[in-house]
Amino acid sequence: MSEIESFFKSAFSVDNVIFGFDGSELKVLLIQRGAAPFKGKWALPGDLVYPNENLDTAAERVLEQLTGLRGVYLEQVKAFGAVNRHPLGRVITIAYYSLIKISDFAVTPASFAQSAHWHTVLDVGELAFDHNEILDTCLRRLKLKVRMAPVGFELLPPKFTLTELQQLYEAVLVEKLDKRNFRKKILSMNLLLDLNEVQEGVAHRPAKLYQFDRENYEQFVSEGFSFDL
Amino acid sequence: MSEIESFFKSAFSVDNVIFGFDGSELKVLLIQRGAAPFKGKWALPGDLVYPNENLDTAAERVLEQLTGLRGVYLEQVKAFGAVNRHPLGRVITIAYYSLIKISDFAVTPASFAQSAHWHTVLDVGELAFDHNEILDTCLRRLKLKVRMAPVGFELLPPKFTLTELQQLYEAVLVEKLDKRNFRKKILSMNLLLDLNEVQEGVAHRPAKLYQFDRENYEQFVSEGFSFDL
DNA sequence: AGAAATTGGTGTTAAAATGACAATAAGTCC
DNA sequence: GGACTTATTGTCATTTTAACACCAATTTCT
Repeated sequence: MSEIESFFKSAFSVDNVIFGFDGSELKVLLIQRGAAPFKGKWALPGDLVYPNENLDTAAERVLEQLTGLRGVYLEQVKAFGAVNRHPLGRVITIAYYSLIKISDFAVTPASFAQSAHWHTVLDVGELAFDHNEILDTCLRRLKLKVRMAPVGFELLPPKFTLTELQQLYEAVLVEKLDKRNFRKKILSMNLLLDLNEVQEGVAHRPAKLYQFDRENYEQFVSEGFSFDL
Repeated sequence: MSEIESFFKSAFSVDNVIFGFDGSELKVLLIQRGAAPFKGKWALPGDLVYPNENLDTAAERVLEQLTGLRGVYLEQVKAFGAVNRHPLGRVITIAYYSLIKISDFAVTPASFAQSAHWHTVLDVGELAFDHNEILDTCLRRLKLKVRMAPVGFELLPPKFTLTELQQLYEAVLVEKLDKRNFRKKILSMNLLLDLNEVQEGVAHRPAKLYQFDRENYEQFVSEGFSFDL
């Protein structure tokens, strides 16, 4: 390939690691590739960035086209640009991850979405391109982030129980947490609004429902508070 | 600009935030642009990425061409790709920061290096392109990193005193630290090798010299230790 | 030679955070 | 009503943090 040809074949894309939580496991939304290269392989949803499109916008677009969702948590992680990461030319990709409430997701009519499925993050098998590496990097980043900022709530429904919250943290951190200590710590932050409601339809003592108090959080942050779990 | 033209004009670059420490202030190495756009303005050293060049390699190249240094600490931070960040076309840039020992730096004969100078990070003025934003992002990242990993030593000479180390942390974190507590904590990690040497040529009681014990650090990490300051 | 000036080096303690640990409460199901 | 399942709650020992002040070693000045 001449240098000129290489240049013509260079492009940039975004890839989006879409995380979800099903109540017990951390999941990632993958699509099955319908075309070469890597036809039939599972891959992260992504697309080339349009010439007049910002990177964040492209990542939001990919997310919305696949899930129909807007305004969800989205964070850029890193660029991946190994020379041969894409078999058809020089493509560097900017990796993002987003956190969505798994119940909000419904397959859209978009053609490529037919093959979208949730996979357990710890068991995704071999993905297309360098997507295993991208996923690992995003996972590590999420583990850090979830301790430093209250982003875990993005993965839960608006109303949740303390046990659900703890299970989420355990799934993300891959680590068992002490129930009493966890509850003590999270409640002491005053970021949870007690809804004075309880679970319904469970075959045991129903748990109280809470809501993340974003207003309080922003207020506390402006007063110097920093989330730390 | 037609879509095709835009595509032809798209490219990617790396920009490198090169940090140094002069004993009291955190510095960044900037170059004065000799050509349009932003001629005469201070900017981060950077370059387009060659078609067959990895991103990390490009960042290392930029660093070496400017400073002559190889094998120094280098970390990718983020991609910046706002549509209009570059006045001549679509250029997304991958930001890196590197940590060098300021005494190792000597201006190389390379033409563009003539205008390279160290600037205090807190007082760089208005830079070319979106380089102020890039610098800010790298600074924030460095602040995080320096607490989570022993990268601060990369900015110090091989032999240093505890006071120098503390001043480095104070400069990076923009925060005064307690002398006794700092020394207690850092020494308790067993990462400093006491060289049994003292400073020379100072007009007061000379301080003991230490060295970062990388071997010990790697050993500890493999045993589950994680640096935390 | 002694005093002044400068920076180096050190320990205690009270308060806060962490981590380990188990019994009772509130529901459902049979 | 009894078995079952999950929810909820507090104590205590240990560790970590944060606040705080004086003597030591060296050079410089007179």
